[in-house]
Amino acid sequence: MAQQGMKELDSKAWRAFHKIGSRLLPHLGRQVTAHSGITGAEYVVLTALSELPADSVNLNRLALGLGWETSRMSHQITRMQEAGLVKKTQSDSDARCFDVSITSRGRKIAEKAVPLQSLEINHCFSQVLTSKQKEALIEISEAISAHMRENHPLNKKVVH
Amino acid sequence: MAQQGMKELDSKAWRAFHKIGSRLLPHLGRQVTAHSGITGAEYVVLTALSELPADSVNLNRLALGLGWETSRMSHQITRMQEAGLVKKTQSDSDARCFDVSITSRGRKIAEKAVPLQSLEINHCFSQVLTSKQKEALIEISEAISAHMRENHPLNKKVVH
DNA sequence: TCTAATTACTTGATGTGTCAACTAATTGTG
DNA sequence: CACAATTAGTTGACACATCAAGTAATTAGA
Repeated sequence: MAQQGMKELDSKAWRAFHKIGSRLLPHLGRQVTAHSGITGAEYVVLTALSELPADSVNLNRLALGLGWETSRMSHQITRMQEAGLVKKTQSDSDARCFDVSITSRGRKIAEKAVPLQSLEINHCFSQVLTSKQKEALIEISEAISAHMRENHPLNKKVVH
Repeated sequence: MAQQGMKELDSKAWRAFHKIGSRLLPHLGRQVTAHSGITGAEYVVLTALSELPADSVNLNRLALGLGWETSRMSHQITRMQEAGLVKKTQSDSDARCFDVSITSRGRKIAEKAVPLQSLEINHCFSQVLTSKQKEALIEISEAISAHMRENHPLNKKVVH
């Protein structure tokens, strides 16, 4: 087994990461649903849209900004439009493109959800970690992200 | 907005965590699928089963061990049984219980997948972090987990 | 200008998580 | 023993993520 060759520290660190990685985010998703009636994915999209400088974004750009695939965003926006949370309009200049914007209903929900979610993040993340640990996390994230960026499906170049 | 009250470090640390938390695990899931033809969830269950001291476990115990809900495990085992990766047999002593075990086909697949996945974890996790960072992660995970344990849905006590 | 490539997005299939509601077996209590 | 409570697991509905394949608009190149 390759895991025999894996150093003890490596495997403990990996299990540690796997544990929080697979529990904390889902937990927070459930919390938003419980306190605000929207799903985790809806929360992510609504906050992204409400923090926009302009009042709409191109669908693909929104996806890129969140690190999502176009297809995923397309499905998500379809559902959210049906739920009346966002609006999608075809671009004038380029008929392939769609501009996505938040509805007033979506904005109202987001405005209530954000502070509650911040409380929740404080409660199970910010308040349980020391400043040193937070700084370490920032560096860890940068190290991992920088490395993943190179082989990410979204960044792959086609050889032709 | 509550985020105005959130300290800069807190929000940077949270974004850092969110980034790796939402990218690394899914990335590794895609990798297993690419190199071994099984899904991330199947990989998790197969390795859990193959590392067992006995050759079968109670379904619920398996779920507990992985921090999954019973329902989730039930669905997953149903699919994996259909795929011929696991076997489910009713317990003799308690007719409500089911024992889950890995099939020889499942074991063969797991034995090939594990070392490849270890390589992958080395590549995008172990090799990009320093020992200090790994130690920090272990502490961070313990701090967050210890705190979450108390309010986890799986741990909730019914008031009667 | 014609055509090939690219871009933007959609669609359908499949697997994955979660929740609520349910069935059936077992245990506890009077 | 009877019957309520608990435990083990199932089921169906729905949201989500990923992949492969598709359509239509735009751009680039000969």
